[in-house]
Amino acid sequence: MTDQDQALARQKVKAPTIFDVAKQAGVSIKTVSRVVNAEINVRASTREKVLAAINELQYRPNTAARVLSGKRFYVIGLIYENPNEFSYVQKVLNGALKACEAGGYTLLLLPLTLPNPDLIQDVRRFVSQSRLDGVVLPAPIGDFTSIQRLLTDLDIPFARIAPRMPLADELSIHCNDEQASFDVTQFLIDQGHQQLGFIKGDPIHAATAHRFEGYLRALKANAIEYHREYVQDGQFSFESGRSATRALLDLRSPPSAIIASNDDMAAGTIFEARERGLRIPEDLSVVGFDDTPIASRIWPPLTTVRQPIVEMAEALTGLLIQKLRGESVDLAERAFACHVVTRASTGPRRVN
Amino acid sequence: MTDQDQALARQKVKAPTIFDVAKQAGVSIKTVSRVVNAEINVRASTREKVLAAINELQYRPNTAARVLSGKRFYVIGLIYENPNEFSYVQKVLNGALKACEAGGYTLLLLPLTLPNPDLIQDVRRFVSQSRLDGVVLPAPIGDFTSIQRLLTDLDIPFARIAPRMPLADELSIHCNDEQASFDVTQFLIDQGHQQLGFIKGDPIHAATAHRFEGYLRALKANAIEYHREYVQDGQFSFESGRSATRALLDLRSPPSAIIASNDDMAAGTIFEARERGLRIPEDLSVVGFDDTPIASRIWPPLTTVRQPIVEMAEALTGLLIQKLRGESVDLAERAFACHVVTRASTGPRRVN
DNA sequence: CTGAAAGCGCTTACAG
DNA sequence: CTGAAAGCGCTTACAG
Repeated sequence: MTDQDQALARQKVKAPTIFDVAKQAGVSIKTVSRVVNAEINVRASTREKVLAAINELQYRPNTAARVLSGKRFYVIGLIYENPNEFSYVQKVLNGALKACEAGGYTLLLLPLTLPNPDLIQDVRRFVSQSRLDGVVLPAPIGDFTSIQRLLTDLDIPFARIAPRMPLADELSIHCNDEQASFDVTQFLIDQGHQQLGFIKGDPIHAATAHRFEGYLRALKANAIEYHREYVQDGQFSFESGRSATRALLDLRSPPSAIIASNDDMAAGTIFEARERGLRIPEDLSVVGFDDTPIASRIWPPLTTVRQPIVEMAEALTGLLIQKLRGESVDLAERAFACHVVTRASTGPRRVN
Repeated sequence: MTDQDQALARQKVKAPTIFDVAKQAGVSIKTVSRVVNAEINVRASTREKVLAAINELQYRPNTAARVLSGKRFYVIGLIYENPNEFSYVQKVLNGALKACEAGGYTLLLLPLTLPNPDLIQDVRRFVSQSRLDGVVLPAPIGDFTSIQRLLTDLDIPFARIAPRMPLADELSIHCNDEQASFDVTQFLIDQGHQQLGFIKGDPIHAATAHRFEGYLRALKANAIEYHREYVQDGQFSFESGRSATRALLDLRSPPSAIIASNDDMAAGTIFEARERGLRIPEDLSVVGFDDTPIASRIWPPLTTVRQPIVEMAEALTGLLIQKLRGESVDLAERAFACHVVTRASTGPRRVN
């Protein structure tokens, strides 16, 4: 064992307490508490003495004691839909975890399977049993008004990722889906495509409407007529992508490019095209959204739109922590930029 | 608000304590404590009175108070590699979460990016700052002897999923990879394949050796000669699957079927085969392992081997909790069964 | 089988 | 700007 190991082994026997720090610094425990909690009424020289003692003793406040005596739990909950395709949640999780670590909070998870008839009861049990200070709600969980109401009633602040209907004074974050969809549609148009199929996502997600709007705007900007039959509903699932593609390819005049509102559906599009012996991109260009792992593993690799989800979740969780600490939070719109990742599933329109 | 909502709102103001329960049941708080902690020295009739009071008041012990006064933290850590392809970890997470919820424990996460020069320091900080009682270590994290040593030094019990070298008296769990690999190889042989390529995984994983052994056993059982050049090294990544496949397909007499040691590498095999214009399964049969989401989304869908990872992680975490409670734990070998999932990426050997 | 007392390590509420 | 006291809700160690 190194010296540090031994020090830690000792620490396991008896970790330094606020009393040890107070003695070392020659102040009362209350003053140490003030420094630890970054309160303002401490003389600079006192603060420095205390910080030096904390550093020397490697003091870390005992969370259990803080929780027991105070009004905070230092716990944030992450409530998410637990889908088969997990990469979105994984990124949210990574971002939230980073922010919690930085802010001295613990992150607790509640995976939910939808539809769930006991949704509210499950959330309520989680929130009260886990004694949460605040909750992060990624889409689409944040769009359930029943959950919003429950948390409001329990007086538990929440922060939402990509909510469909922003609330007043709410902590939320999103990325510019509409612009990204415009960009990717324009990209296809620039390659000569005029017959552009579009597969919508699950309407519960805000992104579904925004991505569709970007598509419409790009058509308009290029004076391409909108054809109702080129637009199919989907639910963001692989299977819904397949069946939507089936409908599009069965048209008398099928599209030469299909924009699927996420990668999973785009994988369904490619799957269905292959079943029909179509070549991609020679016979059909395909794009997705989200740049999930499958996008770069499928053949041909998928042109898609990447969102900085990790950064978004980290920023949002950081804001929530600020709010929980009673610090002022800048509620200005926080929109992150998405961008198109060009791969081999798209190509110039084949001229017959 | 329903009555239950209102009850909860009140509870937020003032949750019942052990004193409330004691008064209601007409016993001391120590007796309530005994019942809550399932200690044995309580008369049955007393226990029932207490349980009735607990139930009536909806009493839940305050974890912070338990932690502060006791020696346990009621926290289990999950330390995992945070890869791009997350489905394995997702399943481990789901299983561990279930077991923790059932056992009244909280699950805390430490995602690790490998290779990590500060590995031990990161783990140490996590373990001591989060005040963990025990740790679950999925492969390959559980195979780092430095981590095992650290946890042993700190006297923190751990439980491992699919360890390479089982330790004496250790809590671990695995599935029968060797048999599954034998089965899937036999399946290909039954379809007429005699030239069987094999792509190994990352040697740090126990599964890598087991899967290779199953392949070898199947060759032997069918009197097929082992060709060294049909076996390529991989690291479980998509890219390593591609380059291994490149090597296999460049052989003068390339295999008619390729067994990749996981789905991600199998996706690389399909990718590379497509780049060369090969048809699957007509020109090349491909199988993977793990039945990750990509297996059913790729075209053609992948024949693969499914492991019950959620159940494995749940069982293992449950055992760890038993151990932490001081209950006796049955250390008998726990091997879960895998099984082959047949899809369209495999077919009869084409007769030239 | 049951209980009275001490104490875990902090924050709160109050005083100065 | 600083501190003394009370108390959060349990478990431990001890007694009977």
